[in-house]
Amino acid sequence: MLRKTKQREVILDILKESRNHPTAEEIYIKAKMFMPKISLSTIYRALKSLVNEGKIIEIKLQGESYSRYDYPLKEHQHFYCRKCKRIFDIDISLDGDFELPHKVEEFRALFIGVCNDCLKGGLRC
Amino acid sequence: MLRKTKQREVILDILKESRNHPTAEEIYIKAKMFMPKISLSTIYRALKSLVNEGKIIEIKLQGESYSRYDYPLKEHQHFYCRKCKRIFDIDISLDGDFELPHKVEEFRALFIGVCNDCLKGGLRC
DNA sequence: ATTTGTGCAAATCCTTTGCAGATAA
DNA sequence: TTATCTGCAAAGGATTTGCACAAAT
Repeated sequence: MLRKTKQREVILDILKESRNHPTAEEIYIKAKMFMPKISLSTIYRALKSLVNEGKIIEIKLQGESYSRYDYPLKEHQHFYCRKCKRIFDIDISLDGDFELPHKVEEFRALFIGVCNDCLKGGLRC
Repeated sequence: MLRKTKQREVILDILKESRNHPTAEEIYIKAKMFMPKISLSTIYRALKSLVNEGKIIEIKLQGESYSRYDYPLKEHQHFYCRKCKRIFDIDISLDGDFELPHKVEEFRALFIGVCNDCLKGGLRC
């Protein structure tokens, strides 16, 4: 079974506190602050096992070649801004069942467009 | 501007006729039947430009390391079967606007679960 | 004529793996 | 103890790029 290690704890903590869907590389940088000797492969291994356990989700966007990761505190969906490339959490629930001819275990929605910040002038993007 | 070439025509035609969300590699194999000398990099370049034009979409799944491509005849969403790994087209419309605080230009939904075929015995999966 | 696209091979980028030592149970 | 995890370096696989030639406008 899965063991409890400092590395995995640090990585999960970083994800719990990040609300910006970091990449493996970004998690690596942050993790190094707490554990300077941690390696990128440990990050990748931890992320993979966390995804397999279902504790975090992997987000892949059209056009981006790397994965992003998210610790979903509560069920939510995503909005991707074409301009500033940020991902926003969207708090909607799709309770209206869609009656698919399959057994649905999970639902992922991605809205794509231009975020509010960019719309009104792109001040901070 | 974008020029009209035989290679791009062949690739788009293959996508139009494929209802199984092929990878670049799979498109390459098919394209070689029509153009034996076509190269993989041409496939990638064509796919990228078609995605940029908005003519096709790129689908990336959690866990899969390559992209799949889809020519969306009509707006539809996707269902991914964990067992047989197939992607099914789902014909639902999300007309109920969600009133997001952003300008939504596009919507992508992915349902994940076990498909009907696999549920009843996995005969053909 | 000039600009964009293609094929080839080599390069790049993100991610995974092999291995020997370290650590958790 | 012993099975799993880590760090390092090296490998891997999917995608991209440089270049000279070919094709489109």
